[in-house]
Amino acid sequence: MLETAFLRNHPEEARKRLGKRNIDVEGLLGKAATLDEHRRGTQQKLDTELAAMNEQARVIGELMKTGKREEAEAAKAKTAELKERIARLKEDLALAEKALDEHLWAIPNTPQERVPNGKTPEDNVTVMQQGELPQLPANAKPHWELGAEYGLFSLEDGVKLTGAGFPVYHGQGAKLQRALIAFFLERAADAGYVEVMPPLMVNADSAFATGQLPDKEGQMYHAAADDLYLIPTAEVPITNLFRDTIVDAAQLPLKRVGHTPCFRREAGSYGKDVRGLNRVHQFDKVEIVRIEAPENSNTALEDMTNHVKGLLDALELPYRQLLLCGGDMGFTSAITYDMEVYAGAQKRWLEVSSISNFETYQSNRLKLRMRGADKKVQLAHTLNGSALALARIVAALLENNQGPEGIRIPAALRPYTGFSLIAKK
RNA sequence: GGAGAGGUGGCAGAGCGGUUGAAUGCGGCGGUCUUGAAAACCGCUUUGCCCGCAAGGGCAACGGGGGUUCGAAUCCCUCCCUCUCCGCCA
Repeated sequence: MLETAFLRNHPEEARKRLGKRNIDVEGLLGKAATLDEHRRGTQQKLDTELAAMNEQARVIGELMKTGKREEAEAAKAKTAELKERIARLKEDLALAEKALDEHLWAIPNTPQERVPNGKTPEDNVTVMQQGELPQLPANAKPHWELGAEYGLFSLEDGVKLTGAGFPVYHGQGAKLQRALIAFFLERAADAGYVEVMPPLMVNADSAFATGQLPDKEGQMYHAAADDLYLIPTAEVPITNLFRDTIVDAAQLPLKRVGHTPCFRREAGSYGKDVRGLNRVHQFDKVEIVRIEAPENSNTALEDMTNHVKGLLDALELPYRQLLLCGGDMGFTSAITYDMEVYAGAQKRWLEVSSISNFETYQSNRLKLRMRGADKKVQLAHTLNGSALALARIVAALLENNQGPEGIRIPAALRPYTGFSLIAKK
């Protein structure tokens, strides 16, 4: 969430930056200012009363010690009224804090200056595009047909086991998954990311700190008996590793990578966007996370983006980089690049990575701070990006590399798959 | 799942109703000494919020929450977690 100090001290900047989003900026900021003022006022009153009470207790303590029982009892009698006022103010403060926090949670992160204005995906800016779009014959098959034909994965099997949107991978299809994961992890390790294998379920505190709660509650699977959430991305457990910590600035950046399955309810989505592996409830993803000093976070964002481009180059997939507009950006992000690959048979772009700088929006909830050379403590910046999301990569690989003899595996992946072709049966 | 023990500052470890945000040791930072280093000695060493230009001041926090009391790290309730033993088990 946004920092009250920032809203208080830089209202113009907050207004300007939030203006890129499709929201009622004036209403949200006005209310935030009112609630903040009320909270501070209430705390001031409470603190004053508490100071008076502490003084009384000190005096009574002295009297008791020196054996002046009578005077002590008299002093005690006078504290009743104070006590009552304090109790009332405490309630007021709790309510004021709750109201302010809940309101703050409802305000999204402030987009950076360079984020384009806009409301829909049409307003996103294509930063660059790389690779030739494949010229496939007219009878080229979409990946779901290829998956069935070559026995690589089955959505039907998943329906039997679980429900719609839970693919089961078979044979070379399963091995291709494993190869991609290993390849991505290896490349991340080479780039200095330390591998993490986290739990796939997190508690509410974790889900809250990275911003999945309260606003995306319905998007996560929830194990009610234990009140745990299946992670929608490794971002959640990995970033939460640093919750409630103060890191030494000299140790930054902290670079982590993790592979996990990701679980998403995707409530309300249907239609042709969800055919095959385009949108499923469980998919594998390798995620990179960085904790950075504020002055370095934007450089880190570019570095992460270049890392992802390197992966896509190696996979020989045509891709493009989008700079998301204010209206299409995630709630918690200050700037986001989406990477999309072209799936030749579907003739459409599929999002395979989303790379974001959250600045202090997450770290404020995480209480993730850094101590600089000057000993001062301040919030660190968090970033993360997919590197990469599997199911859609597989979709594009299958479609683009289909040929008369089968499906060709890009050279970079062959050491991991152990085969260079998924041959026709 | 059952029984017992316990959760205090970066770590170890006191405190068990009255200037205790917290003894002591280690670690860390600064200084004296030294050609340099070590040792020794001296000082400093949590975080959040609020008021203030600042200096400074106030409030809160001893696993979380609630209660008793003029006053709680210290007493009571409750939840969570850790450890030991038993049971179960990939």
